[in-house]
This record gives sequence, C-alpha cells and structure tokens, in this order.
Amino acid sequence: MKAAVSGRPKPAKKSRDLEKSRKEILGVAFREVYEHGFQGVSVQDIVKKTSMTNGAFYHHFPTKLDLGYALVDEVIKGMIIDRWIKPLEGYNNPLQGVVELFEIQAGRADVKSLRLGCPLNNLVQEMAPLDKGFEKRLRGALNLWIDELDIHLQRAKKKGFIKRNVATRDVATFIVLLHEGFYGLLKGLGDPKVYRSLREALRNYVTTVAA
Amino acid sequence: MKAAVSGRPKPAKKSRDLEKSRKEILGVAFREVYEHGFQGVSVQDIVKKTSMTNGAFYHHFPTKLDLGYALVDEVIKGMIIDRWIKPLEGYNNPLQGVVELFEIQAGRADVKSLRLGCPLNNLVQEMAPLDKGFEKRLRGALNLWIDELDIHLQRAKKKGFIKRNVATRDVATFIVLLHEGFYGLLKGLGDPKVYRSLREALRNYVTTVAA
Amino acid sequence: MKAAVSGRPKPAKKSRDLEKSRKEILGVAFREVYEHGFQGVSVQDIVKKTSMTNGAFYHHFPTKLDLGYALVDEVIKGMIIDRWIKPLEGYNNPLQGVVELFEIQAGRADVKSLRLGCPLNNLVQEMAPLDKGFEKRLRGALNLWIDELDIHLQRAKKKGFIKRNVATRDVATFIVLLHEGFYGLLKGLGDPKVYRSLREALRNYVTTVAA
Amino acid sequence: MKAAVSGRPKPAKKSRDLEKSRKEILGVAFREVYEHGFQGVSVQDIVKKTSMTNGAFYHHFPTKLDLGYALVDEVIKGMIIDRWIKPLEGYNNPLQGVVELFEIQAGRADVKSLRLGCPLNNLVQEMAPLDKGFEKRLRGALNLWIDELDIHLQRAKKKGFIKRNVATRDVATFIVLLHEGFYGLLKGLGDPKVYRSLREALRNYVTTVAA
DNA sequence: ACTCCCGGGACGACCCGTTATT
DNA sequence: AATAACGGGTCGTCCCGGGAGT
Repeated sequence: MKAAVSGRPKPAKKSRDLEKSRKEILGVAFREVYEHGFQGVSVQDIVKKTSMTNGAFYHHFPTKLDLGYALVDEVIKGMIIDRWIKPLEGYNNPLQGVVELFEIQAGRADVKSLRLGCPLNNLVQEMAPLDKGFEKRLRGALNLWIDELDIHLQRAKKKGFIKRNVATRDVATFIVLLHEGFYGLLKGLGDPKVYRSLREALRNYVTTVAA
Repeated sequence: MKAAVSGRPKPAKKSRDLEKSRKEILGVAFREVYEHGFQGVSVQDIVKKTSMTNGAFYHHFPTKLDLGYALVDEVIKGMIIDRWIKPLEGYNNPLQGVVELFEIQAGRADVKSLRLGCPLNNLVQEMAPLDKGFEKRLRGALNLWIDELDIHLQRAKKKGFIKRNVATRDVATFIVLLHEGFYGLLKGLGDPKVYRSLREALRNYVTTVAA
Repeated sequence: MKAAVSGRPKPAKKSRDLEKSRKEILGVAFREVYEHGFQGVSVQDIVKKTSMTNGAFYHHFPTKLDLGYALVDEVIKGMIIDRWIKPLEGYNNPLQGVVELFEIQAGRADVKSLRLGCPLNNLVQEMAPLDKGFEKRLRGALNLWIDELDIHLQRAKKKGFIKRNVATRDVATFIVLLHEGFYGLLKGLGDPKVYRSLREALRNYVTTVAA
Repeated sequence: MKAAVSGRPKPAKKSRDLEKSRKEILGVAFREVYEHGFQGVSVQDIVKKTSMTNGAFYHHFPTKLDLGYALVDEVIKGMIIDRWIKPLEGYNNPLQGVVELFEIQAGRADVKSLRLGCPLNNLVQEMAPLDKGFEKRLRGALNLWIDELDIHLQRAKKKGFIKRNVATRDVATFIVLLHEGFYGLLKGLGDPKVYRSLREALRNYVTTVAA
C-alpha cells in the first residue's frame, strides 16, 4: 500500500503528499475497522497510528462517515476485484475457477481472517441498517461483485460449461451468498472445519448447474 | 406484557418483580441491539425505553457486556429453537421440513427483518472478534443450532430420506451457513430477490443429499 | 474496646446480634477508611467485606455520615485512650512516660502504619473542613486527648517534675501537635528516619519544661 | 500571568493560549482541591469555575490524576519556596528567620487557612497512601522543603548561629514536622490558641540548638 | 496550501448513597 | 432484615470546528 514507492520515478510534485496522506489514513483505517468494527474505532485511534495529527485527518475527511464511505469505495471494492474477479480471467472454465478459487482462498483461511471475517460482510452487517450512505455504497460493492461474477459466468455459459436454462445472475448471487455465509459462520464458530462442509456442498451444487 | 401469571396466587405486586424487570430489559435491549448493533446502543437508550431508571438497570446487569451475554443465552438461543428447530418436529421428513421452513420464513421476509438481518448473525459479525465472552456464547448458540438440526437430520437419515454416506452434521452446518449467508446478503442488498436465487440453489442442493 | 468481653457471663440475649453487627460494621469500616480515606470508601465496599447486605447496613446507620461519626466517637476515641493515655498511669513521672511512650510507639512504626498515618489525623485532615458534624466530633477527640494528657501533666507538675511556671495544657497541646506532625511527615516521606530527628528534638524540648 | 514573552510581538491572541489555559485550570483546581480535598472535587466542578469546557480540560490533563500531579509539581512546590524559603534569604541569621517567619505566618493565620490547613499537608494525608504517583511527588515536595531549609541552616551554622555538633538536616526535618503538626492541629481544633503553645515550644527548642 | 493543535460539549459506561416494598 | 429500584453524579472519550502557523 505504501511500500514499493521507492523505485518509482516519482512525479516530482512535492505535494503528492496529499494523495499519500490520504492513502495512509485509508490503510490504517481499513485495518482498524477490520479488527474492531466501524463503531468500535475512534478517529483518534486511527490518527494515532499514522504520522499525522487530528487536524490533518479532518483536512482529508470532513467526518468519520466520509472516511467510512471512502473505505468501501476505494479500498474494499478494489479488494473484491483483485481477489475474486481478476483471478477468474485466467480460467478457461470460469465456473471451475470459482470453485478452485474458493477452495484456495477459503481452504487456507489463516487464524487471523478466520476470526475477523470478510471486510465487506463485516461492514454490511454492522453499518447497512444504521446509515443510508453506507447502505448505498455497500449495496454497490455487493452488486459490483455479483455483476462481475455474472459476466464470467455468462462467458462460461456461452462456452457450454453451464446449462442453458440456468440464470447466471442467480448463480452469481448464490455464490456471493456462500462467501458471506462461509466467512460469517467461520467467524462465529472459529473452526476451520466449516470449510469441509462447505466444500462438499459447493461441489454438489456446482454439478447441478454445470452442463 | 407477560401474561402467563395465570395460576400463580401472588398478591399482584406492583413493580418489585425481579424476573419481570429483567425480562423487560432483555426485551427492550433485544430490539435496540437488533436495530442498532450492540456498540450502537447505549445503556441509557435501553433504560429510557423501559419504565425504569439507570440505577435499576445496573441492579440487574452489572455491566453492559453482561446484558449482551444474557441476550445471547436467554433470548437468541430460545428464538433459534422456536423458529428453526421446534417446527421440524411436525415433519415426518425433516429434510423436507428444512426446505419448507426456509421457504416459509425467508420467502415472507418483510421489509423490517430484511434490513435488519438475523439477530444471531448480526451479533456474530459485530462482537465475536471483539470479546472472548461474546465469542464463546455466540459459538454456543451456533453449535446449539447445528446440533439440534443434526438430530433431526439423523432422524431423516434413519428413515431413509438421506443417503447413507452423507455426514448429517456437515449438512446441518451447511444449512446454517446458508441461513447466515442469506440473511446477510439480504441485508446488504435490501432486495427480496435474493430469495429467488437461494430457493433454487437450496432445492438443487437438497437433491444431492436426499436418498 | 471490644476485648475483655471474654470472661464476662454474657447477658444471654439472643439479639445481642444487633450489637455484634454494629461492631462488625465499625470494625470493617475503620480498616477501610483508614486505608482509603472516608471519601475513598463506598458503603458497598464496606458491606461487601461484612457478612451482611446493603439493607442491613442502613438499618444500623441511617447514612454514611453517621457511620463516620460513630467511627470517631466509638472507635478512635477509645484507641487514643488505650494507646496514649492509659499507659501513662503506670509512670511515676508522666513527663518521662510521654517521652518513652513516644519512643516505643513511634520507634517501632512498622511499614503499614508508616504509610497510613494516624487514623485520627487522617480524618481531621480529610473531613474536618468538609462537614460540621465531623469537625465537631474530631475536635472532641483531639480535646479529649489533650485534656487527658493535661491531667497527667498536672500530676507531674504537682510532683515537681515540671517547672512551676509552665502551662501544662500548652505542653499537652504541643505534644499532640508533635504526634500529628510526626505521623503526618512520616506518611509523606515514608522514611522511618524522620523518627531520629524527632527523638532528639523531643528530648531537648522536654528538658526545657522539666524542673 | 506569564510575562517573559518580552521581546516577541505576538498579536495578542484571544484565547488560544495553551499556557494561560493551563494556568487557569491549575489555579481553579488548587483552590477547589484545597477546600474539598482531591477526592472531594470533581473535574466538572473545576471546569465549571473556569471559562472552558470539559473537552478543553482533558486536552490539558489526560486524567484527573495528572492534574493532581501538576498541582504538586507546579503549584505547591512554588508556594513552599515562595513562602518559607525565599524570605529566609533576607535574614543574616536564618535560624532566627525561621522563628520569625513562623510567628508572622502562623500568628496571623486567618480563619480561612485555619480551617483548611496546609495545602501540601492536606494532599499528603489524603493521597499519599492511595496513589504511588502522588506519593512520589509529595515526597519530592517535602524533601525540597527540607533540603532548601537545610541549606539555609548550614549557612547559619557556618556563621556560628548553630552549635557545631547539631545535624542541620535533622533540624530542618523537625521544623517541617512542626509546620505540618501545627497546621494539622489547627485545622482539627479550629482554635488559633494552638499557636500560643507552639510559639513557646518553638522558642524553647531553638535555644537548644542555637550556639 | 496544508498541517497543527486548542478547544467544545454531548455522551459513554458505570457507581453512588439512598429509599420503598416486602 | 433484605432486596429491588432510584436518579443523579463520576471520570473520561467522542467527533469535530476553526484559528494559527509554516
């Protein structure tokens, strides 16, 4: 997030610091919110973990809520694309890709993310009913996920990997649902064995839509 | 508020009923927490909605956390049993019962629970990683759900409704996972159409385990 | 104050428990107040350390303040008499007795009382300016001390151990002042060496009034 | 209040002067604590008597305890130096200075300080056993007093006003002890006559160390 | 132009000494 | 004699405004 700047030629602008400061805040905020929830984190908590002051924070984000929104739009959305969509491009059969991706990512769920769940799901559960702005943006993130997944599934369908009479968008929705359910339950049970019951079920399910 | 006093003689005490007061607090607290999250509710919010005072509250619950724990153990657990387990007893084929129950309850998801999700899931997502006590109790509630479901599925298996080689506990776990995922996603998308993709998928899935 | 009951035949009244409960509260309260100050101790702290309940406490003492008053009148006054006055009766020359008593009691000041100071002085400093009732009773305790000391000094004077032109009451007052100053400074410095400077000074002083 | 700005132009800022605000709080806090004890004063009591708000207070002092510490280090220490040490510099014979100073300050003890005692002694009696931080700082203040007094007594000794075989530090300690004892007893008895017995005793004592 | 930092109050959980009821 | 209930008070934190400084 912040590293790797080293080698870059750098646009020579001295006040690209603005961009950098914003990114730094977002980075720290993401981790803190991921660990303690949005309501469980104070602006001061975040500020303390950066190299800046309280005043600087409010220069970048007028309110705490604005920070939350930015977290969804600028951080979480990107993560979804990077983790769950981009990798699908490498698969000839996207449906198989979805299963494998799931098995790879979920199967190796380390203790940390096991306890902390899915960043998006966390925010959805906590903030969606509390704030309209959050709700809107979170819905946007979820729809982005589903939409992008759908595109790949349509590709699969075109290639004949999926039955003709299957509504790919419903499948995409269901897959996202499984993600949410899986990470949510994992978080609650704190037991990686949840993965076992999911893997079997997922495979079974996929056979019912595969051509 | 709590009829059922029925048979008891008890000289109709005015307001010195420990049990009743506790129940009142739990009732109000459940609603408030359900709507705003545990962290999003202040003790005073709850107190204001009851007929008692701040001091009375702390007579019943030493800390806010204790209230939260009681909410899981005394309210939520009961709701799970009442909503998802008890009804199964009426079914000859519990597996079918699970599907129908889901369709009944989820299909009629009203706007309210649509926005607010599942009380248990909400708490899991918000509090499990923040507090050991919560984590333990929430895990207990989830396991209770899975265990009780498993008992019914075993019954189904014995009766020949489920394949011999299927691990009923994994199925039970997956079904709970689906609930969590469904309510979670519903909450995020705010769109009852989620139900459609779930219903189809659930039916497909069930056929893969049914004998 | 409480001892010496042993040998007595005991009035056989069963509800000497009332008396006993009161004594128990006073005993616990004295220790707690001695350690944390009157304001630093809550009624509940005291109740918890006894075998009774909140309600029982208020049966014996209408308010916390009443407990404080009883502490002065029923506990502290007795301690003064027992520690600083009674022992003087054994001395032919009370003036010498005062010095020796001081050296015995102050010289062996253990770590505990070293940190906690003199119970009477503690209450004087803390409560006298805050509450008229306390002020009155504390003044009473101090005057009791001075008066009783004076009686012995008059005896010494009569016997020719003290100069004829010395006002014994002033001497008594000064001696109490030295106690307060000693224990107070000891408490502040936490260093038994204070004793050294006092002993020398006390001896010097005594020579100036001795015949 | 804070001169020393001397050369700086400084456009007369309206009310954003850190130092000034801090001093204001300390001033108010000192009076309140002096009158009601540290535990007897709430932060809000103090805030209300200043021109600022609760939030501003905690900007200057993270906790109430920190305020207490500052009170000792920044206010009380200065008062000791100003009242009991500085004036000694004007005396050719510091020993005589000590006596006269005492007679001047103690003799004119007005009703106010009569009831309220010595700020340092008050805090020592109340807080020293309750909090390590207070204990340390209060010990520091007492030692400062003794040390500075000792310096002047050594001067007296050099000039031949004090016997060669007298340990000046013990004398200094004893004099502080007398202060504490005097103000403490005065507070308890509420009677300026205490002064009489002290004056006599002090004079007598001084003769025993004077050359 | 951007950062700093003093300041503002409302509100957080929790505890206090106390009274009503039984 | 004991418990349920009472409110007001405690310290401390929250999110944030806005003038000053670099």
